[in-house]
Amino acid sequence: MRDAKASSLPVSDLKKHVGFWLRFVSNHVSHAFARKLQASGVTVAEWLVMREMLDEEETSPGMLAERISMTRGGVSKLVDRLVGKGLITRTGRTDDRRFQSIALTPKGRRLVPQLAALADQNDEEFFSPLSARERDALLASMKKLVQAHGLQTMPTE
Amino acid sequence: MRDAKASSLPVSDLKKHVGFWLRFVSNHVSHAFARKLQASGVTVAEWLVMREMLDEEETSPGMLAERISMTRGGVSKLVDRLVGKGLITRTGRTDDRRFQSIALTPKGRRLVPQLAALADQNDEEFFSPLSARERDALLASMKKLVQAHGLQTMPTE
DNA sequence: AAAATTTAGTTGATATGGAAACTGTTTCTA
DNA sequence: TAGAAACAGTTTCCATATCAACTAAATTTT
Repeated sequence: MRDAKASSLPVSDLKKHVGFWLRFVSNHVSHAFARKLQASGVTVAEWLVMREMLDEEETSPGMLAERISMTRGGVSKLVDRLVGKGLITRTGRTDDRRFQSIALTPKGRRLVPQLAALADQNDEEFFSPLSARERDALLASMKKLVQAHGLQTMPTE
Repeated sequence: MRDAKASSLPVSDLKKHVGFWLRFVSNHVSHAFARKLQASGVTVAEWLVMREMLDEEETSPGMLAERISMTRGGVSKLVDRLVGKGLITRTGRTDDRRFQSIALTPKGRRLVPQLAALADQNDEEFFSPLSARERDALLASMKKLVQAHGLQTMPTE
């Protein structure tokens, strides 16, 4: 009466799930990166916005939301924070007054490459145990899944 | 003056990062699972606890925290919620009164296999675009990373 | 052109989880 | 054995994100 596993139902092991391992590893990568970012006072979500903006020079909150897969409400607050930190500017647009124009400040623009270096370093550090071949296979699998499920990453490419 | 990319610094593309794709895919898997769980009124974190307890029959919050990689504070609240939903019980232990004994209620125990089926289905659905070979490689890579970085998953195995 | 709809963004309520301070219990140690 | 240290769990504060209701502006209908 003391032993577990009384249930005779076949409940498969969590660790059989690919998703389980994926999330586990992914969380660790993100945390490691968050730690690296900490000194800069920028969060991972904030970094994503800044990185996105480096390519665009000028965007809207709505675009950003789509790009980084967040809700508009979330981005609204994210933008607040970044403006508060003096890393981006938010100005109304005159042609369509519903829109806002978001742009990196010089300070923000200067910061991006530094954070990018941290991102590179983090990725390199974390995945270095894998051979180039393994990394390629991993990337290929991820992209295959994205494509197969029609998950939209970013418009670019 | 209007064109972007004024910065001549080599800021590598986000999409070059393995971690980027991993997180992107992983988030989608989790969201898909969360959606499937929704009808049951159980969250992903709650499911993890319940799944963990099926094997153990009786645990403590502290153990759970370690197993599912959450802080003790977080688990404390998680346990509150599960107790509130009538899925687990929390009783003081007499031998060492610092500890608590957590166990599934009959209702909880009945629910686990159903949620396990959803979990299986979710994993299968999501990763079915990959061949068995690709899935194996993916799993192997994840485990290799876990091992290489000494990330501790669960004591089991 | 007036009314209805759509769209961009904000805001407030809600949920979740980490960090750190705190309570109570047990164990160590001097 | 009294005091200190360690330990399990809770609680408070904080940060973050979603959702849904809301405002304002533009576009579409009729």
